[in-house]
Amino acid sequence: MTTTIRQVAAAAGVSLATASRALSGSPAVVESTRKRVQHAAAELDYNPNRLGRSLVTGLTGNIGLIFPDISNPFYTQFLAELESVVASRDIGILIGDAHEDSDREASLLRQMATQVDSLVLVSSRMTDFQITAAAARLPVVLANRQLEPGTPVPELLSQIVIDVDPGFSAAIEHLHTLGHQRVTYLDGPARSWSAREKRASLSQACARLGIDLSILRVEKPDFDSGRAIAQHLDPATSVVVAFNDQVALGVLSICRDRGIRVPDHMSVVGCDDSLPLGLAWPALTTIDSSSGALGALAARAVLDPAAHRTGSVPTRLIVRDSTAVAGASAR
Amino acid sequence: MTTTIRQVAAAAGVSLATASRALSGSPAVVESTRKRVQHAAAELDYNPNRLGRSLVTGLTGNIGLIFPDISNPFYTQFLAELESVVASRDIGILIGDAHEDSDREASLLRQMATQVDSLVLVSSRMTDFQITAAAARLPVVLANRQLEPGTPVPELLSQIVIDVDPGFSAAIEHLHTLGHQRVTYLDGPARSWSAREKRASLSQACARLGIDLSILRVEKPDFDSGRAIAQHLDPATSVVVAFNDQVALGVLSICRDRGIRVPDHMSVVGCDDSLPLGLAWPALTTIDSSSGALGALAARAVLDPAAHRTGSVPTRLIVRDSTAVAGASAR
DNA sequence: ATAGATAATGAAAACGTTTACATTCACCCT
DNA sequence: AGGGTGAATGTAAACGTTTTCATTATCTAT
Repeated sequence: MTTTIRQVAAAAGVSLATASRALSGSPAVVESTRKRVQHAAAELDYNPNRLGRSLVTGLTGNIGLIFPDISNPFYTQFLAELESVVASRDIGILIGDAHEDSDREASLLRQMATQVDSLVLVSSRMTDFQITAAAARLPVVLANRQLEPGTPVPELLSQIVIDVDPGFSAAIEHLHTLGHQRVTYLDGPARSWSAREKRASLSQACARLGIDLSILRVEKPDFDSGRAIAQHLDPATSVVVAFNDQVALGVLSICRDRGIRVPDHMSVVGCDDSLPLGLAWPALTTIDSSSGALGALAARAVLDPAAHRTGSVPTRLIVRDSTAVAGASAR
Repeated sequence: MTTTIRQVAAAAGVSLATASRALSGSPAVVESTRKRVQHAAAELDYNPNRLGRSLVTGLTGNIGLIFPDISNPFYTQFLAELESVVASRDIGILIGDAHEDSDREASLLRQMATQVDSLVLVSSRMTDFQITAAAARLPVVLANRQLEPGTPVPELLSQIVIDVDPGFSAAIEHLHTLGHQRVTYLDGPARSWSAREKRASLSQACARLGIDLSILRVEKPDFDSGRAIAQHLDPATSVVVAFNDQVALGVLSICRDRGIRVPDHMSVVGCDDSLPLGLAWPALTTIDSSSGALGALAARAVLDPAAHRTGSVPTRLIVRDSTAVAGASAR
């Protein structure tokens, strides 16, 4: 059925070994026989079986990516950008969706372990212990997550993070300048490292400026959850900062339904700039934390782990039309 | 380093073969030894090497997906939905981005061929010949694409398509009812089967109602291309129907820049309903062709090819605020 | 008691490669 | 001339499994 290198060798009248050498470009084979083998291979439409090769070389030519939720544009952008960096080498990409479940994540990891050369864990929900254990077996790039400070970092582990501080500080300063005194933050998943980072950065900034911060949690940070939580929001709320843009858009959508005018009655700030938000109504003010850039950095860490043990992408505030001065409705 | 079944066998004091049988649940092993082997396996943290297994069984437990462009939300939604259907079985997913290039697509196919059990080609740009050749080697699900009528369909080929007709007819009727006489269509990639389908459906509907149709082509159907082409649009254009939502949003964005009011000066219709378009400004009228449903159908075809040789998802018009009566600006 | 069936296990082949080692052969140098 | 060198190729082992076939042990029926 499918042709093997054995058949190619037979057709070219050489041994298995010579055929292999000829096709893999070993210099130890004379040009005439190489030609002969290549011709036979082309003739028989031979494609090397990657499984057989991997088994003996120990290299698969694949990398694995594990996400908490592929349907989230934040991750698909990450994926797209990583792919385009990696595309030139012909590297296979295995993906897994953990559905926000650390057990499922661990099981995907086990499944992938034997068929990839390295692994990218994006916003992993696993414990530091599980992660370092994985990094003991194969190179791991940890994206949008960091080990607890003080944890010994395995040789084979790279850490790529988003520096949320500049963006979130700027956002709070922006709101402060507009005269707001209270901010409601719609926090992300409990087990998410980046949610903790954002929360920490936010409370620090609020403390600095004397702003009153109250926190609500959204377990799955998507559009529908944003709508759900917005429905129970105190009508007096004047500022909502959301874990990501989907949640912010959910809030916007409820506001529209209820006739709460944004930004006059309520200011809304998103995070990520992951969609064509300039076209939202109103255009959404957001904290840009390019998941694409994160993906590109992760890709480089995969290709050359030694050179990219750590990396960080910056954030910045993008002011659009969903934020305005406090009490604008009174005007 | 990593433990093999051989070590498990040794630890349990049984042969290689018995260990394998015990772990794979063969009934030909007595319960006491099975326990012993399982215990040893757990003790040594044994994970079967999928490569070794695949080589002998001929089954990999993986499926492959090839897209023209993963950064397009249409495809990421397809992917997410397919993943969630397939998730319960533990099936690995290999993805490849052809970047709209049929050569690259063919090379991805070659790369994947030996490490997947079946292949999903989404909006394939390859020739019928290439596709049927692939289907001769392994089961193929063709999504958003159909072989030319008359081409013999290989045993192992399933075809899942979008029935664009109802949606596009409704859109044109809608525009007709609003009094429009001319429509500009921003067509998709030249090699795209679905672009051809949409174009055909559109011209048919226009012919039926006596509407004048002019067609412009966008090679990469994304937001930026939408902006680019909208810049050269005749200012007198009153209706734009776009190949997909991204292009439509690009048009909207240019309209906003230039002060062309939508829908008063110009009506805009998107296609796919792939984003939270209800929040766009103005909310975009679109032809819903759920890529998610397409992905779910493709998933079913992958899991049971015999039962799902063909499939089709319907389309429908969703009227929002980006379409209005002709000459509304005059009012 | 013995033949024959049946149940449990072991030995070895097989999957498709790559690669360490062995072999052949021509050539060069003294 | 003969030993040594090096280049080209071949032989066989190895990667980690599953599975066929052979072997042993146990039980049943005569």
